[in-house]
Parts: sequence; C-alpha cells; structure tokens
Amino acid sequence: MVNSAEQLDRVFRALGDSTRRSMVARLARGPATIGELGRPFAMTKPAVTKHVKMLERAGLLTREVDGRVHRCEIDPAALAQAHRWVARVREHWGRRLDDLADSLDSVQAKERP
Amino acid sequence: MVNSAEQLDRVFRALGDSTRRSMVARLARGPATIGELGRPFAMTKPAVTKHVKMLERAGLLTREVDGRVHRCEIDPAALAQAHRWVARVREHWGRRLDDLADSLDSVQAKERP
DNA sequence: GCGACAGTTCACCAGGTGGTAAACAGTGCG
DNA sequence: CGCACTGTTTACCACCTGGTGAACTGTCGC
Repeated sequence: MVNSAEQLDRVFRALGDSTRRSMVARLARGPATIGELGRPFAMTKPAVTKHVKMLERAGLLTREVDGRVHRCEIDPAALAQAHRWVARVREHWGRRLDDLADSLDSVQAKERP
Repeated sequence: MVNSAEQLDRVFRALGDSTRRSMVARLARGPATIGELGRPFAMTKPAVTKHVKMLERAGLLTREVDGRVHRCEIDPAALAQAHRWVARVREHWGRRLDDLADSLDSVQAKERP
C-alpha cells in the first residue's frame, strides 16, 4: 500500500504547522468558511487558501461550495489514520517493555529458585 | 507555551516522511545504531544522518555514543505529545456530535410533546 | 448594472527539505 | 602504525513551503 504511505505523509505534514493545527482544532468544534478559518491569523487570503488546500489534499477537510462561500468541515478519517499509526507504534513500544519485564522476571526466577 | 507549538511542529513534520516513520517503527521494537536504521533504505549515509538528526530534534529519538557507534533509542514522550494532540481534537469533534444529537433530541421533544 | 464581498490564481521570493559526492574525525583491530 | 569501519560535515542541487501583492472569477444585494 504505497498510496497509504503517501496519504500519511500528507496528513502528518499538514499537521506539522501550527496555523493548520489551529484550523483543524477550530473545525473540530463545527464547520467554518475559509474566511472564518483565516480570520484569527495575520496573513493574506492567498496564504489561507494554500493552508486550506493542503488540509484538503491531506483529507483532513472537506469543502462544500455554497454560493460565494466555501463551507469547510473536518473529515475525521484522516485524523483517525494518523491516530492509528501513532497508537500502533506506541503499542509496539509498550509490548517491548512487557517483554523486557518478562525476561527480567525469568532472570529473577533463575536467580531465586 | 509557544515552545510547545514549535515542538509539535517538529514532531509532526518528522513523522511526515515515510522513511522516518519506518525508522520510528523500527525503534519501537528496540534500540538500533545509525547504520541499522539506514540499512533498509537505498540512500547514502549523509541522508541517514539528516533523517536521524531530524528525529532527534523532534525529541522522538535519544542517542548514546558508544565508541564509534551511535546507539539510538525511541523517546516515547514526543510520540505521546502527538498522540494527545490528535486525541484531544478527535474528542472535541465527538463532543460536537453529542451536542448535535442533544439538540436534535430537544427538537424532537418539542415536536412531540 | 454596479459595487462590495469571498475566494482563487499567478508570479515572485526566502528559506527549508531530501538527496548526492567528497572529504573529514574517531574508534577498533591486526 | 596502518587500515577498515561508523558516522558527520561541507558544499551543492532540485524541489517544496510559507508568505506576499496584483489581478482575476463568481456571487450577493441595492
């Protein structure tokens, strides 16, 4: 699944910018227009357009054009994908610690028969 | 905490490359040297050095120099930080759905007294 | 129709990223 | 000592990113 790797690339990279993370956090509390998404930040409209487009290409965002306004909504699937990747790695790390604990236990068992 | 935002930037950006994600996944199963981390990939040593340095600056990695070999170990704190951010956003999104359900319930209650 | 408004596109710039080749610095070993 | 080995540093390259200003497209309301 090469496609999945590229998709994860886009998701994590999109989240690797505090402006875009704020936009995602904003969207988590409900839909918003492009203007609303960009209002908190001191940047021009083209910059906002670029950020939103990157979130959209990462699948974190869906857009619905309604007249002259673009209504954006969060897409939880991409977020879930990132969440699963991190959780899986952390789980493997935890398992390794368990294995370490087991081997320590067995050593102790041998030392104290 | 501006520092925290920059740290999250580095963590997510570091994870936004499949090579580095593979390295992190490898480290989740135990420590490894720089050479071991780079062996699976068809790239030169300076490229590996750069990737590892980026993981280190993101706090995903700690390094212990032992003679001429650098032994790398995963640092779960940075991973936990990313995990928490994603979890918090997803939780807010879920709460919004709950609120929506509540308001729908209240509407139904009004329509069927 | 006309102006205000929401967004996008285009051209441009500074700086970061992913990769290379070549040279260098330490360390281990026969 | 001399050589192999691990890893870093130093240019250098193509490309992407985050930002700008100016011009453009389309829609709303008077």
